[in-house]
Amino acid sequence: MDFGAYGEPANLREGGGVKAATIRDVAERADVSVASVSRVLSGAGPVTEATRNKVLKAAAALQYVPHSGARSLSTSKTQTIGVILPDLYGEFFSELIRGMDVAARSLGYHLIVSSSHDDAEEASAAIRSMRGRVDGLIVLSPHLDAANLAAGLAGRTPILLMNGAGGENRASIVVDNHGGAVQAVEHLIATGRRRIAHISGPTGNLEAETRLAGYMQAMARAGLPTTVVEGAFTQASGQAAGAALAADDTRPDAVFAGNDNMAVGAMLALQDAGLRVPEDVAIVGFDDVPLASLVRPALTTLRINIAETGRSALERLVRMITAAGEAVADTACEVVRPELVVRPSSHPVTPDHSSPGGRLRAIADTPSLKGETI
Amino acid sequence: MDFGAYGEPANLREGGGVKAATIRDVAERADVSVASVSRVLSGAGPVTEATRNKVLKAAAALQYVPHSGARSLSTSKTQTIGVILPDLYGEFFSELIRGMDVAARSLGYHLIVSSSHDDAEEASAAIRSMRGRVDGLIVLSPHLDAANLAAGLAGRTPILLMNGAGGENRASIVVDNHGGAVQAVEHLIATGRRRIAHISGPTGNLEAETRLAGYMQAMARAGLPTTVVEGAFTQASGQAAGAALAADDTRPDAVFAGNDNMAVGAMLALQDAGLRVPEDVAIVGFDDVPLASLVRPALTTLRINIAETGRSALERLVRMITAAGEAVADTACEVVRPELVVRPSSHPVTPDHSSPGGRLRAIADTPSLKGETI
DNA sequence: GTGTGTCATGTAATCGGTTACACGGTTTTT
DNA sequence: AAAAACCGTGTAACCGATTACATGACACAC
Repeated sequence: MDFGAYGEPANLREGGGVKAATIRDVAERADVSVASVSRVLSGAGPVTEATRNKVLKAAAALQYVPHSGARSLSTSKTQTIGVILPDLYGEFFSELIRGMDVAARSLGYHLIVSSSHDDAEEASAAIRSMRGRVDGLIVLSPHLDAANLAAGLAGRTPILLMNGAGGENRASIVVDNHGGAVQAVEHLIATGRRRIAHISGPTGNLEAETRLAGYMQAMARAGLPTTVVEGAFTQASGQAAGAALAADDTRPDAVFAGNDNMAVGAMLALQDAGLRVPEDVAIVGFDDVPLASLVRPALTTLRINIAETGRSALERLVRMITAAGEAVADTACEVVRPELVVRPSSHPVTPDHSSPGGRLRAIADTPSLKGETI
Repeated sequence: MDFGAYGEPANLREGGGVKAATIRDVAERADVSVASVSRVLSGAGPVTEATRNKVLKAAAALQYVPHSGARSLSTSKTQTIGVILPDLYGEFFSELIRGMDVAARSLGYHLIVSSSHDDAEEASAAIRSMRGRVDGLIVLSPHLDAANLAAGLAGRTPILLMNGAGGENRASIVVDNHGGAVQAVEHLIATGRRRIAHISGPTGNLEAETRLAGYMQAMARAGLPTTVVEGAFTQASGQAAGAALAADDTRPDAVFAGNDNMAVGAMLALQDAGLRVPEDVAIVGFDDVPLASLVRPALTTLRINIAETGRSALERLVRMITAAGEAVADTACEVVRPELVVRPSSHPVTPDHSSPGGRLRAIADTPSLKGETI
């Protein structure tokens, strides 16, 4: 009664015009029901050893691979996380995704990335198109409205906000940008710098504005005058800003850039203008992307363990997904505090900066400098 | 007869325990059939203006968003491309993904990435888990067997191989690694270098081995002795290799690294050992990642327009997907030829390399610097 | 007035899985 | 020996969309 054998060669001919085997094909060939096949292959439910063997043999013969889309539909679990990014350019995001990917793999999830959503319009379209495709979303939006919009759009889908305003009773992870900026400025002041300029990120970007605010506050507290040049978080914009600062008649003796990309750009421009880093001008960045320690002089920066942050964000979202429907929803706002990493780009210099001995000594006993600044 | 109004508040209460609206909910509320709703929302099929309005109004009221998973199942199109990578570390892959993402967005596709598949075992599991989730696959595998395995596993799914051996009657894109390596060596020889060492990628990696072969052949042709240190394509391994080379009694006067990451690592190690680049030792990398032009001296390298390659790979795969079932399948092996970009790290030096003449001429467009830096 | 064509709409099958429930056959309990 | 519990298996109803086909309304021609 089983003529399956006659059909075999066609199905085995890989790459032919034949459709892939379905669970029903396997059931038919193994002479059991689809339920049994499902039970064997998904490992759930009771089956006898004999049935299991028949199914396994049939599945192997047909090179059967379950259709994840169909499975998702009936289980309403996709085992996929959507990541909405403003842009994919630069090391920050690639590091972040790397961290998420590692966590996703170990938890059995896939990652679907969607980037270049500068405005709220595009971002909301991206989120909409994720419905039915993902179990949860991680949204990085530097614009406040976009972030809230995202949360509203998500509906029942667990969503984790990053880089936005946070708070607002939404599960979120934010970097202490203000505190980081204050640390940067205070470090520069402590090493004897006074004319400290800031290269900010683009206006409208929450992170950029918070870092700028931190700079302004720390400078005001120290009674120092401020200089701000607006950049766009890109290396090129940092380079332009650096060139502008170098040409300024009241040239700064330190530059705090809104991120490492711009810091590196500025450093190149300043060096190309004949200035020495850190002797003539100190530079501090933000993020600690891998590049920061590769440029010369290596860049002082505020370290965010980017990959680690991505990993922990993903793990948290997966917890939110599995705990969906529990008593209390996760609405905490986790704060990541950046850590100042001092590298040569901001090493203090003695008045006699041409003497190598002096430089080295200055590096050694920074405490003595502190006294000066009080 | 329509009591839907009584149910409204519950459904509108976002974030509640209510399930998201389905097409049937919309149909019921608009008092039309699901077919009409589908026709209106997908834009296909004839509908009267009156019906369209009713449907649109109901959909808006219920905040209805179509379930892409369900749609995929019935149309057997996921509008998603899977990208299988060996690793997500380093700028090469992030640039590649960025290029793919741009193309995917403009073609209405999503990208699902899966990385860290070092061995064939893991890679095949990843490919299997993609079935029913993607319309096509781009597989980057540096191991020959893994690449072929991948192609076999894909079955009916269109698949594009990259970084593998290519050929083999599989649609693929390969870099002319051999030719690139030859160019690198010939460039170094042309600028007067003779003791040219190579820092190779890991054994077993096809690209690494092809670049090594190119180096060996070019050196043999020039009658020069070879020195090879094995690295792992990482910056750290390049640094270690560079340190080893610096300590060598027959110190090389040029280093050709298997990729930019290692070249930068080696450069740092050589500089830390007190050697000047390019005066004492020239360095050439491979790939032209963004970092290459940011280090000082900027790195000579073989440019692969990475993002552009990613973009074109994705576009080609989408063509394969839409043309599936056509007369002739795409089995071409496209070759990307890297282009030598000469930067200061390999600038030629005059015999009297302590004289600044040679160096300064290289930095043509910073005249004001001349006096100071001598 | 009947026939034909057009066109918007509805019904129901389908995509490929999972799983609640029913069923029949053992084994265990009383 | 009858009742209860248990267990493997199959049937069929889902999940949420798309879409082939049937239907019925209407216009127009004869």
